[in-house]
Amino acid sequence: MLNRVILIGRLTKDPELRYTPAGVAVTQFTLAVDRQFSGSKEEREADFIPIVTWRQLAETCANYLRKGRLAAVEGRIQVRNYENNEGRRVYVTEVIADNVRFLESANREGGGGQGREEGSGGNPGAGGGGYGGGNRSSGSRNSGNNSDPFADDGRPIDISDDDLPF
Amino acid sequence: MLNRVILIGRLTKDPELRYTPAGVAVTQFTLAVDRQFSGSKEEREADFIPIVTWRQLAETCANYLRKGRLAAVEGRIQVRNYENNEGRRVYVTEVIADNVRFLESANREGGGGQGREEGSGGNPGAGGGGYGGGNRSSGSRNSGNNSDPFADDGRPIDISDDDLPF
Amino acid sequence: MLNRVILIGRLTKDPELRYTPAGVAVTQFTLAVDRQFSGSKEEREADFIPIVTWRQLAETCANYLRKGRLAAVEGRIQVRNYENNEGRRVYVTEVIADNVRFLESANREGGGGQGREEGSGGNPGAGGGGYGGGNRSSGSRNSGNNSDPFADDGRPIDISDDDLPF
Amino acid sequence: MLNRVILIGRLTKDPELRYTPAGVAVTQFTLAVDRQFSGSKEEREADFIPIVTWRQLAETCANYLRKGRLAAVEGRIQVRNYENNEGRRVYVTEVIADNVRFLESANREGGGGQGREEGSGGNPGAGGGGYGGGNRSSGSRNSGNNSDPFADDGRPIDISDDDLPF
DNA sequence: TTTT
DNA sequence: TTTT
Repeated sequence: MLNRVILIGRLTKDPELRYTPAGVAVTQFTLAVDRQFSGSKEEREADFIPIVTWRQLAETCANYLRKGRLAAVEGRIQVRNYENNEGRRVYVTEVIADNVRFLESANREGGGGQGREEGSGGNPGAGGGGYGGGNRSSGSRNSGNNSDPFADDGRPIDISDDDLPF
Repeated sequence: MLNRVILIGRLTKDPELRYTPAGVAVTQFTLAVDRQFSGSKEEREADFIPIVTWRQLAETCANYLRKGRLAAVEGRIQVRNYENNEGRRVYVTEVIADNVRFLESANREGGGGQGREEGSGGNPGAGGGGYGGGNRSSGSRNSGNNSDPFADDGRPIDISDDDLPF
Repeated sequence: MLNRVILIGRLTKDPELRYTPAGVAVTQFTLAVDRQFSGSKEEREADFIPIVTWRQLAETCANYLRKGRLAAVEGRIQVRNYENNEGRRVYVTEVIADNVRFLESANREGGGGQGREEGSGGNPGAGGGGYGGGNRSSGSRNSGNNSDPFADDGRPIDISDDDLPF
Repeated sequence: MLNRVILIGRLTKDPELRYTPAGVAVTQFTLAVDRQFSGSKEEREADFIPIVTWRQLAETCANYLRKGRLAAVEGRIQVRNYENNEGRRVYVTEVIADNVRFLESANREGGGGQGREEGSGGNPGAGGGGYGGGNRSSGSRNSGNNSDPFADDGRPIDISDDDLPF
C-alpha cells in the first residue's frame, strides 16, 4: 500500500556496482545510521542498513559515493528470502532506493587512489533513479556463470531481471 | 542521523503482547505491505515487515489491532543481531514504531471469538507511544527466569529459535 | 534536495478535476488531517492541507475519492506565488501528490447521487501518478479563456503547462 | 491522523530566535529546497519553506544554524490562519519541526562576525526537540506588549502559549 | 470555507 | 510461515 523510508547516514564501505545477467546495473552499499542519544558519546550506536539501487541511479552512486561519505536515501523496505546452501530459508531486508542525495562533496578527503574519482561534488542527477527510463545498459558486460551481483556477501545467487523493482 | 519509515499494510496475524523481565510491554506483529504493480492481480505481492512497539503503544496495539486489519505505522528501522544456538550471528531487521494509526474500525468483522475484543474502533490515542513516559507497568507480571525473549534493552536472551517471534 | 510529505486524512469536499489549456488533467482537494491530542475530544483540531494531483493520478482521484473519505497522500511541498488582483504577491503552499491511497472503499456510504460513482473500491492503480506515462489527454477539452483550473477558489489564474511538475 | 514531512535544504537567512510572552523559545527560518530537474542548471528552482521550532530545539537551531547551511528537517505541516490588519483572513503554512540535523559543520565558512558562533560542528542533540522536557526557559525575557515572535514578517501577533505544539 |  |  505505502512503504516509504528516508535515511541519512554514512557509507561503511565503497559501494559495489555489479550487473545482472541481462546487463542491468545494481549498486549495493551499507549506510551506518547513528541512533539518537541525548546521552554520552560512549553509547553512540548505529544501525547498519543495506541499500540497493538500480540502473542509472546505481551507476551514479557507484561513481560519486565512497566509504565514509554522508548520504540521504529515499526508498522502500523490501524483504527478500532465499534458500541458502544448507537448505535453510534466509530473510534479507534491504532498502530499495529511488532517490539518493550526496551530502558531501566528492573531493573532501582527497580520494584514496581507487582511480574512480571523476566527480567534483554536488549531486549530479541522482534523483529519480529510473523514472522515465535511465540507460538500460544493454550489453552483456557480465557474462560467464559466476556473475551474480549478490554472491560474496551471502545474498542469493541466480538473481534475475525479475528482481528489478521498476 | 535520520531514520524514518512510514508503512501502510495489513496484519498477517493477531499481535503478540509480552513483557520484559522488568515488566515493560512489547507488542510485535507483521505488516503485509502490498507492492505496487500497475499490472495484473496475479502478480500481486507483498513485503512482510516485522513491527515492534513498546510500552503504552504496545498495549494499545494489542488491544485494538487484529489479523487482517489495515494500519499505518511510523517508526525507524532497527537492525539487531544475536548469536543463535548454532553459534551463528543472525541479523534481524524490524521497524520500531512510535506511532500507529488504526485505519479500520475494530468492529468490522465481528470478532472471531478470542474474547479480547474490547475496543469500539477509531484510534484511541495510539500516537506518541512512549513520548513523555507511558505507563511503565511496574509489576512483575513476568516471573520465571528463562521466559522472556527480550532483555530490558530488547536483545534476546538465551532463547531457542522457537522463542523467536519471527 | 529532498522534499517528502506523507499525510493521512479525510477530504473536506469532493475533489475538483479540471484541465490546463493544453488538456492536462489537474485534480485538487483538501485533506483534513487531525492533530494528535491525547486529551479530550473537544480540543480536536485539524490542519486543512491543499493537495494537487496531475495527469493519470488526477483522473483516478476524481473518480474514486469523495468528501469524507480517508486517504493517504505522498508527495512534496510546493510553494507557489502569484500576484493577486490588488497587485499583492500571494503565497500558496500545496502538496503535489505523486501517490494516493484510497483507504476506504468507494461503496461505503451509498453514493450520494452525484452520478459519478463508478468504482467498486480498493485502489485501482492510483500509485505512481505519471511515472512512465499516463494518458496525457491530448484534446483541448478546455478551450476558451476562462479555463483556469484554479480560478474560483482564489488560486492564480494563467496557470500554464510550465507548472507541470513532471 | 498522520502528518510527516522530511526536508533537506539550505537556510535562506540566519535563524530568528524569539520568546513567547511566557518565555518559551521559538526559532524560525526558511529552508530553500531545490527542486529536482534532470535538465540544465538554468532552470534550477527551489521551494522556500518556513520552519518553526520550539523550546530546546529552538535554542539549538539558533545556536548552530546559519544562513547557507545545509540541514535536514523532520516535522509536520501546520496551517495557521489569522486576521490581518485589513480584516482579511490570512493562511500561513509552516513546518513544525521536531527533529533537525545539521549537515554541515559550523566552522565551515568562518563565522561572519555575529559573535554567536559557539559550536564546533556535528549535531549537539538537536533531535527530539521537546520530547521528555527540554528546558522551559522560565523567565519573562520578553515582556511588554509588542513582544510577538512573529511580528515583522507578517505573521500573527498575539501568539500565546496556546500555540505550543507539544 | 472545511473531514470522521 | 503470512494480509485484503
